[in-house]
Amino acid sequence: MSRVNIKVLADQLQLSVSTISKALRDSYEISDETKKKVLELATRLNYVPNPYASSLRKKKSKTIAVVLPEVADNFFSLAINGIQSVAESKGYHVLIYLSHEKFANEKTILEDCQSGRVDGVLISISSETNTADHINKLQANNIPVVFFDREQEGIETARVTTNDFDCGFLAAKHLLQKGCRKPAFFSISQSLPICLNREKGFKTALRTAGIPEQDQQIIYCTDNDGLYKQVKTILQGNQRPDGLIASVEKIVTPVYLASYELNIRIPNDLKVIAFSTLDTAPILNPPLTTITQPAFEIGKAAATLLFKGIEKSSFDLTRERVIIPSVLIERQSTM
Amino acid sequence: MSRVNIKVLADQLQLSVSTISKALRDSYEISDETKKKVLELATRLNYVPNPYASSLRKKKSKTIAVVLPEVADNFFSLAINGIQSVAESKGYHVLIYLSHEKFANEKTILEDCQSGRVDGVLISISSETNTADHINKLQANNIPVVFFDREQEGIETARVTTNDFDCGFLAAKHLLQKGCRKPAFFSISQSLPICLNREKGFKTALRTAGIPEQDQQIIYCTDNDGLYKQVKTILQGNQRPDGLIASVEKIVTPVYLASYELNIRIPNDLKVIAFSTLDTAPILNPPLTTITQPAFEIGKAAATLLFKGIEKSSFDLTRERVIIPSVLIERQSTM
DNA sequence: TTTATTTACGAAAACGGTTGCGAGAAAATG
DNA sequence: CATTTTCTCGCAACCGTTTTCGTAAATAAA
Repeated sequence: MSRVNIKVLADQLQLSVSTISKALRDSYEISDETKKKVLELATRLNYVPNPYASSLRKKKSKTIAVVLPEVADNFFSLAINGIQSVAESKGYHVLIYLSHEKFANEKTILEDCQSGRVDGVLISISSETNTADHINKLQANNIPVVFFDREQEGIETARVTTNDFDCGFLAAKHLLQKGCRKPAFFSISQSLPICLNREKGFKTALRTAGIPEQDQQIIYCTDNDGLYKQVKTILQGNQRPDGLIASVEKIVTPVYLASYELNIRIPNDLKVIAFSTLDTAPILNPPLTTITQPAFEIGKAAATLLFKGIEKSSFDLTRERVIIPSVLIERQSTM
Repeated sequence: MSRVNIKVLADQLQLSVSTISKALRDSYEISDETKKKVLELATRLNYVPNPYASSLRKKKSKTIAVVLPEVADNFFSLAINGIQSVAESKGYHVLIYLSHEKFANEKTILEDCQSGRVDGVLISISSETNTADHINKLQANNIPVVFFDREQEGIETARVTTNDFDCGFLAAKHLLQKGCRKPAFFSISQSLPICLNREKGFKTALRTAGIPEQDQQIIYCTDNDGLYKQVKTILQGNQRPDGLIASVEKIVTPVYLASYELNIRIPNDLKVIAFSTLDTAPILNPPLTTITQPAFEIGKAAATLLFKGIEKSSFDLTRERVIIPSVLIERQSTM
């Protein structure tokens, strides 16, 4: 820890600590001459103010927390970039927490966030989470919370998402247009609104198109480790779909691999479309049709909103809803 | 910020703040009876201790900083996971900083780290960085620093890397074995040891094999945005290589796309091998031969080392060198 | 019973800044 | 020259927790 603090500067310059403090903060109470001397010594001694002392007094931490289910997914990497870019410009620091898709972890993390460690929280909830108490408690403690991507219903706060329902609908419609009659939706959660909305869009499109109920498969891939096996089982079953929507990125590789293994030709036997921000999508075999989410922008918008909530408490986050649309990029996996 | 602090508990229980503090920390000075009362009230009032007050007093922040060039790269996502996993188990918090490959940013970030905000720093330096003063200053301030992946020479501290030279050598040898006679090495920096070492391995292999000097191309892709254009220019030039090593992941997509565009067949006309942790490598067109770095393990090892340095100052980091080998996974891009 | 020891707690000083207020000196005003 | 105003600065309290030290009461030992 840095040895040189305000007191050292004060002693060396024969001034009081308060004068130093004010000089450093460029207060009108201090003469230009003294300010110059203080600044000079400060830089010469390499003085760096202790942020925690300041936080304690000002009751502001200049820090936010970002709570994610995991960071392996490309989406969250990009989102972090977006968040970081606005935090940086505002002079805020970013703490990263991982829930590993576990509700218990998420709860512990958010409890800690009530300590004054952070001024606000950006969260994308775990796939296990289906209650809201732990988040409401934060709000009750006056810590602004903004959801991004994965939200939670029944909580009154800002959320930044993409147009999930529309995209689910669009994806399904796309498959239907390409000739699919037995499309399946691969989800990772039965409670995440992000999945449910995409699923609803999917179902709506199929119903509209008159696809019979038994041909509308929804597959829940909840076992992260056994993903490949599960996918393979589905694809070799007698209910094999002729089109497939991957609700999240990580489903893509298992699907492709299983298809190779089973000699299922994409797109001839199986058309694949995925919610994904993979930049390798165009060089996959075959190139993958994606619903590309604006991950960076979602992160950025969420952070921007959070800072509004932090910086003026009069700003009401509860009704804020930002929806940044995704785009469908057609490639050969659905041709 | 949480309204309920130790003083509130003290008042409600008619005890002194010191008693409360000790009770919460399970001090032997406090009777079991009082401890129970304190604990009970604390949980009932949802008391969460202010970490900054504690940091101030104890001169420990229980926080580390992770400084990265960027997080879009899959390698760093995985590394973050590794770091987080050990930080979590140690009860530490993780601040993420991005240098965006700029030296100036990196310097600013490290200056802030001298404030007492963090107890230690994990850093993978920017591609611009070629001096060490800003890092040495940290060390001088008693903040342990551990490099991971991208290190910097001339600094006496721990570093966790993969066997870069060997891998460069291995990659080149692999290309040669597959029949290449004009292999190129695509780098992103002329100063990063990580790139230089891979480059040296590459050169050594070529020299050993008797490849003439003029057929040993080293290409520096320093312009992040113009990457595709640059790659394309190289590939359509009359010096076109017949084999290619991508020193980092992000070079892969431009190379594949440019090859498609120019009707260069991989692997027939151009064999490609990449340093990469992409999990889509096996489903690319064609499947990509990779030198797969143990990103998670590198992050984990680096963090473990850092905590050793933090937790006992007697532990000498300066001589620590951990090298976790990468593995070559052969796929069709070099067949 | 006296003395020594243990037990259980409180007072107060830190940690490193910030900030309201008071005050002396200099400058402006009458 | 007296008075008011402005300019600079210092004092001291404060943020919430930790930790050293002191001490009264209870218990044990002599």
